[in-house]
Amino acid sequence: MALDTDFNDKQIQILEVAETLFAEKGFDGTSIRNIAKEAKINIAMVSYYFGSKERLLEALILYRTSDLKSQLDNLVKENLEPLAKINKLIDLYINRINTNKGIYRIIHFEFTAKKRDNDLLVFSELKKGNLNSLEAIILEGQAKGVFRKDIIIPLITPTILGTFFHFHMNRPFFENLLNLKTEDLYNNYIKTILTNHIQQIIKALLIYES
Amino acid sequence: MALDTDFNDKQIQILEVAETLFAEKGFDGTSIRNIAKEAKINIAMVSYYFGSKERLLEALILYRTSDLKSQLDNLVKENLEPLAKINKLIDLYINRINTNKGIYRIIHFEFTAKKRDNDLLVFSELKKGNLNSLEAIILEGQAKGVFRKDIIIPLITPTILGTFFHFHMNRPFFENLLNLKTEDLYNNYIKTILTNHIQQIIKALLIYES
DNA sequence: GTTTAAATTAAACAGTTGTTTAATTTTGTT
DNA sequence: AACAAAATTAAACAACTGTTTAATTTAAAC
Repeated sequence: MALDTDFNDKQIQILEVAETLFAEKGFDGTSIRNIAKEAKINIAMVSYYFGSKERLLEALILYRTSDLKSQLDNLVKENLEPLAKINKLIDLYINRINTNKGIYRIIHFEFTAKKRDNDLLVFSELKKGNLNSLEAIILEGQAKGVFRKDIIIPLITPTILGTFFHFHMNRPFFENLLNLKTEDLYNNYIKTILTNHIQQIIKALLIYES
Repeated sequence: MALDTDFNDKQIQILEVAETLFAEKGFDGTSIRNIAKEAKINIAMVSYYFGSKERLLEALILYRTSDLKSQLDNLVKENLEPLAKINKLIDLYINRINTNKGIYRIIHFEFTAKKRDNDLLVFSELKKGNLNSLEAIILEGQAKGVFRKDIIIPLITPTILGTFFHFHMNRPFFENLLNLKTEDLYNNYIKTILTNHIQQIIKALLIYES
């Protein structure tokens, strides 16, 4: 049992402050003293509870991503048309990431650089699991004759998540360009127009002839 | 003349070392002493030539992105079918980013966080310029009756760049998944299959009925 | 060859960094 | 109430941070 998912109240308090600060200022840009001050705890508590700053990050990733797998597993089993299932998967991804902006920003920033290839293990397993769920749905659609046979499945996820992330990472630019002044307007644009844009793209990729 | 694009040999030497290190370890993760040691210069030279670490980053962005605009302007003027022009634009983007991995990784990491909204000006102008070029091509295609009329132009770029970036930022994962063991294999996959995937997607978005 | 400007250096600056220590307080158990 | 375990604290640790200083070397101009 190398990994533990149950944290006590104090640990959760620290994790959530760390999430906010890491997302705002990056892992290297956030000091343990920043976290301690914001969480109103002593600076030694981070080492006491998590061992080190690095392991605090690992705990945070675990804390926030541990239930995604079951969500996807349930979706695959649902009784839906393949395309409807894909659309729901896109919706699930975007909703999930959009309501957990902090942690996914951190993952995106900290786990993509070359430096962290050791602890990538837990995280890489998550990605593989996600890919398997997607593959199951697509194979089902191909068996039913609804989807094309020449789909490059590993490139679907980069299109879904990449489009969303690029939009979100350039939020100030698009807020200005599309007049999304409030949080609500921004979130609504993502839930309707951007989600629809991505669903339309993936549909075209899965169904239409080239 | 607030901005200057001509740097001397020493400055370029510093800029290129900084590019490598910022890309590898991030801006906050790289110290001036790291840069000085790698570039075999005294640590005071960075302040001497660029004023500060922050302004070194600005200089680096400028140094690497200053000629993109003219490349796009030329493309828009070319005598090509609208779809061929779009495909060439996608090719240009991917090739450019793929051969300048370092700086685009830095831009992606450092200029998307909330913290840097001041100096975003130069950079935001670049994005607007890019968007205008894209818009010009699409309007031309719509005028010729080749493209659909209901295209949401600002969402095209996130799909092109987002797909590529998400693939590239998860390089270790896809290297493993798709057996792209060497640099050549990886680059070749991007230039052929990934580029084609993106072109196919954008084509579907611009042409096919929903 | 002398003078002036530019380039380079080592050293010091005042802060901040993550982590550990040892002492103290709080909590839970008998 | 007495004890043991867990939680919390302030202080110190050595190492590193970006930047500035003043002295020295190199190069250019005359």
